[in-house]
Amino acid sequence: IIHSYVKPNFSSPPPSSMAAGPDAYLQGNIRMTLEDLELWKTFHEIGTEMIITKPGRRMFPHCKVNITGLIPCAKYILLVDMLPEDGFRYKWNKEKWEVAGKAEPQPPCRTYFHPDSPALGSHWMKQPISFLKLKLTNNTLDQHGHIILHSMHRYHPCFHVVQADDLFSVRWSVFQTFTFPETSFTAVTAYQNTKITKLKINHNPFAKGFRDEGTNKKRWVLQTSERTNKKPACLEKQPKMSDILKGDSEEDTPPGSSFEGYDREEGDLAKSKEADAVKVEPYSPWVAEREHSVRTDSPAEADTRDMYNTEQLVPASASYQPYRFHEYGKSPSPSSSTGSSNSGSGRSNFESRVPDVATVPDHDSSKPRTQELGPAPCGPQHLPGPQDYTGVLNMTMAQAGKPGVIGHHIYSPYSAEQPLGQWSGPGPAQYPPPHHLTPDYTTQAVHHGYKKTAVEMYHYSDPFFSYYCKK
DNA sequence: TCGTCTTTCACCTTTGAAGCGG
DNA sequence: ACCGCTTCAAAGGTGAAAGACG
Repeated sequence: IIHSYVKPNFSSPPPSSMAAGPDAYLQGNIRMTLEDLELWKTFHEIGTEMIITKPGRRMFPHCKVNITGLIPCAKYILLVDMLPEDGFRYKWNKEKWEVAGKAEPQPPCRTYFHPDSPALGSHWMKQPISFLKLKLTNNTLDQHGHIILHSMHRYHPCFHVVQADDLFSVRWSVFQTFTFPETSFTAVTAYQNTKITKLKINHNPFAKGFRDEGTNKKRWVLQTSERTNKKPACLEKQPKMSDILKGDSEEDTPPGSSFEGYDREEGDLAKSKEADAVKVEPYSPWVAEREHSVRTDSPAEADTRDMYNTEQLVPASASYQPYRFHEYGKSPSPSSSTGSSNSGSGRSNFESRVPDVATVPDHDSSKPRTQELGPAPCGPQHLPGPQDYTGVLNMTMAQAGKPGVIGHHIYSPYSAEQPLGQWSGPGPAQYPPPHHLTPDYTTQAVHHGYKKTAVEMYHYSDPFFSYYCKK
C-alpha cells in the first residue's frame, strides 16, 4: 500500500460558520490509501468493468480504503460517489473499447454514505473502511439509494471525508476528496471483455462455482445440458457452452500471453503482491483510444474546466444546479490513469471540493419522487458533457439503521422543487460557455492522470440558497 | 425487414449471517 | 455464554431471449 498524498488543505482557518469547527484545518493531514491495490491494478490494466443491474449490483473489487490523520475524537462522515471519467459513451468492438458517441445526460448523482457515518476519527482509522455494500444500478427510478450509472460509460469513485457531527451538517463542511486512478471502470450490463470475466471469476468468492476446470466445469456443462434439454429450441446452441468452457482460454489468452500466466495463478492474488508473480498483459483497451484522441472535444471537459476556473459566487436560484467537476481523466481514454501505475499507484488524488448537498428532511421513500419519476428520455436533452449533477445524497435505509444515523434519503431540494430537476440540466445560458481546452491542460491531464487541485472551496449551502466560495 | 448491440431474465453455486438446539 | 449445525437470503456469473436502434 502506497500512502496517498494529501495536500494541506487550508492556508487559513475556515469560516466560523462551518460545523467542522476550528480544528478543521487539521484535516489537511488526512491520508487515504486504497486496499487491494494490486487487485485493482490488475483489473485496471485490462480495463475494469462493473456490472450494473436494475436491483443493484455490488462492485468487485469493492472499494476499501485506509484513512489516517483524522482527529480521533472528532466525528467524520465518509461518502462515495461516482464521477464520469469523460463525456463519452463507449462500445466494445473487437477486443477493445471505442468511443461510441457523446455521453448520455448524467443520471441523478447519488452519494453513498458509509453505514458507520458519522463516527469518530479513531473509529475510521482503526481498520480498513469497506464500501462493500455500495451498489450500482442503471435504474434511474431506483428507490433503494443505489448509485445510478449509465451503461457503457466510464466512471471513477470519489471518496469524501467530511468532519461533521451528523449528516445535516455535511453541507456546511469541507469535503476532502480522494480518488484513485486504479478504480476507474466502465459500467456495463454484461461483461464485454472476457478477460475481465475471468478475473472476476477467479477473484470473486461468489463466482467460485465458475472456477476450476477440473470439477465444476463438468458439472456446469451437465447442468447446462439439462437446462437446454428443457428448452428444445436451444439445443443447437448447446455445444456453445462447452466450447466456451473448453476453448475459451485458448481463444482469449493466446499461448505466451501474460494474461494466460495470470490465469494460472488461479486467482490467488495474495501471492502476487510480492514481486511480479502475476504478469498482467500490458495491453490496455484504452491505449488505442488515447492515441487518436488526445485532443478531446468533450464538452464536459471544457465546461468542467471552465467551472473550475470560474468563481461560483452567485447564489443559486432554484433552478441552478452546479456541476460537479473533477480534474483528471480528461481524455476519453482513461488510460491516462493506467499510466499512473508508475506515477504513484495507490496514491490518491486529492481534491478539496464541495458537492452540492442539500436535504429534504421529510422525504418519504414510499412515495414516488417527482425528480426520479421524470422520464429521462423525455426530459430536455442537454449537452452530454457537463455533469448534470444535482447533488443527490442518498443513504440506504437498511444501511442507515443504526442509531444516530439519519434514516431517510437526502435529496437535492432543487430536484424536489423542480419536476425536471434531475433530467433537465440548466439551459446553456445558465452556464458559462465552453472553455477551450488549452494544450497544456490536456497534456497535463493525460500525462499525469490526475493532478492536485489548488483550489480550496467552502460550501455555504441552504436548500434555497447555495453558493460556492473559492478561497 | 434485417442485423447488430445492449439489456433482461431464469438458472445454478457459493457465501455468510441468522436461528436454533445442545 | 459458547459452539456447531442448518437454513436461507443475497451474492456471483452464465446463456438465451427480448428489446432497442440504425
